[in-house]
Amino acid sequence: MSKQAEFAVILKMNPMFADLGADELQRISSLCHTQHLSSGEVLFQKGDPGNALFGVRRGQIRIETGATDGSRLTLNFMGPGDLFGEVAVLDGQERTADATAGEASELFVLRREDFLSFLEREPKVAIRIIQLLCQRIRWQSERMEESVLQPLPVRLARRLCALAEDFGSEVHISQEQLGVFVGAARESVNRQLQAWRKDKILDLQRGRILLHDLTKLNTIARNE
Amino acid sequence: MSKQAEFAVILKMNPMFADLGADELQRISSLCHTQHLSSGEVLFQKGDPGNALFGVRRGQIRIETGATDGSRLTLNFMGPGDLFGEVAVLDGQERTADATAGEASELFVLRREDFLSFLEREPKVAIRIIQLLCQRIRWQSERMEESVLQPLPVRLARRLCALAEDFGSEVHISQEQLGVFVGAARESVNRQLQAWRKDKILDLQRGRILLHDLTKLNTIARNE
DNA sequence: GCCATTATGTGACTTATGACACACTTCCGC
DNA sequence: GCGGAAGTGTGTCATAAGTCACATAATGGC
Repeated sequence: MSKQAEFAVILKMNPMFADLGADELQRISSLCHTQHLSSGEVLFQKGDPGNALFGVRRGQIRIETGATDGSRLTLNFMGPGDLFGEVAVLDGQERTADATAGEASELFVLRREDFLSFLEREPKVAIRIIQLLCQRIRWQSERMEESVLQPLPVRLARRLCALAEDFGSEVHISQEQLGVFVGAARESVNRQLQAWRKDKILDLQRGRILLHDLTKLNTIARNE
Repeated sequence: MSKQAEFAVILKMNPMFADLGADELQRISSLCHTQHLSSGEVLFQKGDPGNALFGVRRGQIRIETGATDGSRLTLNFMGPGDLFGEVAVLDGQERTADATAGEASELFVLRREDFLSFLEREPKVAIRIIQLLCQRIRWQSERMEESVLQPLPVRLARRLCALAEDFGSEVHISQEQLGVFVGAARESVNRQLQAWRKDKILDLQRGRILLHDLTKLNTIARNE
């Protein structure tokens, strides 16, 4: 499979591009480049202009942010097949976090200027993108309003299910970071996780959570 | 002032269109129509296709949703100069609430089909719109994450300040509805409002809140 | 291995807010 | 004006979750 075709597949897997036709995807993919990073190399930093979208071909990219006290907080890991910077490539705003290679990595790069001039030549795709962004706005506001007022167990279950989509049943995250994600104190997170451990829904290890019963977790997340 | 110019001013006041140039605004405005509604007339209902954007020229439109128990809940009042349906005009999704005229009204109407074909002819404006949508996505996610985990007084103060922008210092809303807005129990809303009344920040009447000290309310809203 | 560091587990206490109950007031239709 | 409905004010209680304090356990550098 050619690089372009590989990139098209990655785009297709992202909700933002999922509804585009094969033809449109192919033309977008033809704009892409690749970039190699060695382990520890910085891809971009907070405040840099958002001048590209990236897809991970191999390796791992850590998305992290410097806390005020100097410690670093990992927000996300991007592995092969993951896409990030979809919004930045469109609006060119500053990056809101840092990205560094956790290991030697190869990335697909879609540059903002290339993508925008493509959209200018293809207004129908631009309108498609507009509709996708609108969906996202609607989806976001629904989710937020609905999700935020939920009790902690629900928020926690939702976050774990989301993480499971990226990592499978072994989620690699500290309870502290999980707390930041769901907007709760570490201790509260711990207590809830303990309760679930007693129910055999999951197991806990230092820096790791093993999800045994995603079905049950999903039920809690739905809060029916 | 011509109708078109009037509509351009309304668009300009909306963050979604605020950054567009006078030239672009004028061309968009030339697509608009007007529509008259008598008091109580229905503009659209939940589930209708979102086929237009509306600007209020005169009168009042009530945005409301039917609760499960049959009672109606007013989500918002749109007065002269207000714009609604900005997202619907772009993505055409179903309306998520009902809109009825609270009094005899005249509206500016920008039809979806007209706007889309305009964007197709003017890809630069389409890209502009894409960027504005991206801003909105960023803004939304920042706001939400940040706002929702705030304590009730902060959420309440924020909502009151926002309402003050629409209504001035006399906000016409029941404490029950205010509770729905900020995701809190009516009683909790009442107790907080009582406290502020004692501090002379506001005064309470049946179905009405008189804001005396917006400065103080803003300080609370900022939660510094 | 040893120590410093970081992550986790848990108890005790406090606080914000929701839930329920009920009194009182204002409004509106007849 | 009467009566019911809707809105408001307040007390009491239960509970979820934050904070503080400290113990314990794993990890990594030397």
